[in-house]
Amino acid sequence: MLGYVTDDVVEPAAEDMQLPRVLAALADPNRLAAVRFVAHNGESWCAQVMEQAMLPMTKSTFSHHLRILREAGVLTKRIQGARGYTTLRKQDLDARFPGLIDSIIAAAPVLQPRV
Amino acid sequence: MLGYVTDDVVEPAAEDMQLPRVLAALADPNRLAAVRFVAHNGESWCAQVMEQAMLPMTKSTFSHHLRILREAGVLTKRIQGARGYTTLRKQDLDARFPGLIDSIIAAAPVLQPRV
DNA sequence: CTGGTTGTTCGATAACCATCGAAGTTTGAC
DNA sequence: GTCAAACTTCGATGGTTATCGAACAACCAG
Repeated sequence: MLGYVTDDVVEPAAEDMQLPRVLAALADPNRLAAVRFVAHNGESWCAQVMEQAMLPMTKSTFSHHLRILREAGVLTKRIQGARGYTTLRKQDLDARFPGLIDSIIAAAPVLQPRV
Repeated sequence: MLGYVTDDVVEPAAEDMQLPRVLAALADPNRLAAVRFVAHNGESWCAQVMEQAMLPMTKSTFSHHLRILREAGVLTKRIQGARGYTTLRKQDLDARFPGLIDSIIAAAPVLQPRV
């Protein structure tokens, strides 16, 4: 059986995405960095994003952020084995909010390694 | 003399605008409605925005929201007489975040009169 | 100068949010 | 079966935010 039984996050259909919610999800610098990483590197698993994007937080906090991004419709998750792979819902975002995610990804600052 | 002496809001230059701050400013549904109104109707004074955009809040709360939008760089204010006229900083926003504000304005839902 | 219009500032309050550590669940490897 | 790896969930905590009413300041019209 796939998936954590307890993972009951609802990812909205493209037509049900709410702009304020999407903007709020992207307004956090750490979440923005995560989204940008996934946008550039394609499907990634959690630890990969956290480590390579150098997000300064614990796994539980990152899990929380991922949930917010999924509930807004920005990211989607696919479970394979013990890992959860995350992808940007680019097609759906483009359909619902044309040009939005491209302009945000383009405008996001280049990742700075955090020491 | 122009301006409220006590109004010490700092509106950032285009190059100093921060994406997360802009997104956070636009993530609030009421602020988004206000921005959308100004984007469509051009320079407007406060009471005009509040009434015609039918924002369900007091003047003091609206003043607070306007401050956040100005501090993010989304709006600018011009004082004339007793009134404060507000404008979208479209040129600066386009220069700093190409395509962003257009996609947000285009995606924002049509204003629904609140009863 | 006296009101009335226009908007800001100041507390105060309640709701929300990011963060952590600890404990739990699922999976894969041995 | 046992153990580690990979996340998630829970409860707590501290910081931020939206909101209001009251008081204030600048301006305009008599």
